[in-house]
Amino acid sequence: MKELLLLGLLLDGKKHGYQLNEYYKHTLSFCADLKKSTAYYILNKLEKDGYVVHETERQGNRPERRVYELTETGRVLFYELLRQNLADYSRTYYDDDIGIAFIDQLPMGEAKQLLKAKRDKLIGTLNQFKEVPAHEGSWRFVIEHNISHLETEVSWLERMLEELCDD
Amino acid sequence: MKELLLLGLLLDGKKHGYQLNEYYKHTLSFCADLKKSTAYYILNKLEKDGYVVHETERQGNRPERRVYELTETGRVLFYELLRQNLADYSRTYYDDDIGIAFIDQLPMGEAKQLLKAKRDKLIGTLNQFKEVPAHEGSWRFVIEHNISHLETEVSWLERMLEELCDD
DNA sequence: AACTGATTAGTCAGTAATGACTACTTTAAC
DNA sequence: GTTAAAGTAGTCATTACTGACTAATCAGTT
Repeated sequence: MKELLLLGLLLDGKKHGYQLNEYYKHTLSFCADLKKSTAYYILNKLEKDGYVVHETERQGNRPERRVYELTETGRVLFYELLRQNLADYSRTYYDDDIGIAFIDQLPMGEAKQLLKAKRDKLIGTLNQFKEVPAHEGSWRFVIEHNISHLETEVSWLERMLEELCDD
Repeated sequence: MKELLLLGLLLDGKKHGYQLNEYYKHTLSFCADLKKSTAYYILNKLEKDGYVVHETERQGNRPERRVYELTETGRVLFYELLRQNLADYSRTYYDDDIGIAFIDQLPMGEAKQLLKAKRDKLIGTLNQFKEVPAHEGSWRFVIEHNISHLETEVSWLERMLEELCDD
């Protein structure tokens, strides 16, 4: 998937590392977690397979930098991956479930305290999302998507906190 | 997190690889994706750090096998990881969002067809979950958790399918 | 002019994860 | 009795990913 993201960032013209990262931060950091070193790793791989090329440029006295550009096959790959991404579904695993599966190993009172801490962090994240200014286009759906899932998570947690009996 | 899972599987006594895998399949395969080779990888790591030990046994004419057992520090680690897991929250990234972010790159008609394919697969997964027989204890919450998120995903998709205009 | 912190660019060693593979056993079908 | 399918146990080469690091420039401050 991260390939799709990087190819997509290069769709509208060549970019160097910093531009890629800025663009990612402002528009796509909601969708995926992309570390800088991972980005270079993937760009190298894409280049080895001929999907992108780079030339080296120097601006002023700055260190050299690589300007990446999509090749034709890179553009084809982008559309292929995009179609796949839109048509496929693969289930998400939630780490939270592992803890719940073993919750009986703790006294219920303590477990509930811990879950309340989780809930508070969760609500913090949710509020951050709610403060994101409205965006144009398909962007809106991404934000709504995440908010829906966060709200689902909160209700689930609160339902559990109610139903777990203190014993 | 997979450490927590494996330590948890060993809580109620020593087990060999096959028993671990069986137990995982029947009870925890809903919570996490654990490949066999990953399990061995993690067991080796846990053993190197002294959290589990193994002895080799042979039954009949079968090939040798390792029976893993929790050490005291392993048991302590389990409870530490469990408390962490219950109290922490870290956001989930959804691959679906990456495709949505670039959906404008396709004719809307095609995009909607692709999303309908996604929805159908999604509904398939949802139905599988709904057929899971009711379970005892905290288990129920895991199932409900996943069903809630799957339903959220379906509504989101259908809302999008309605709102995306054909142009 | 010396210091500080943010910006810019990239490398590299080490960790994490897994697909593909070997090899042997048991059950049971034909 | 031989072929097939499923069960059983584990290794290994390769891929995927990341934290920590170097190194330089630039803007602002003291």
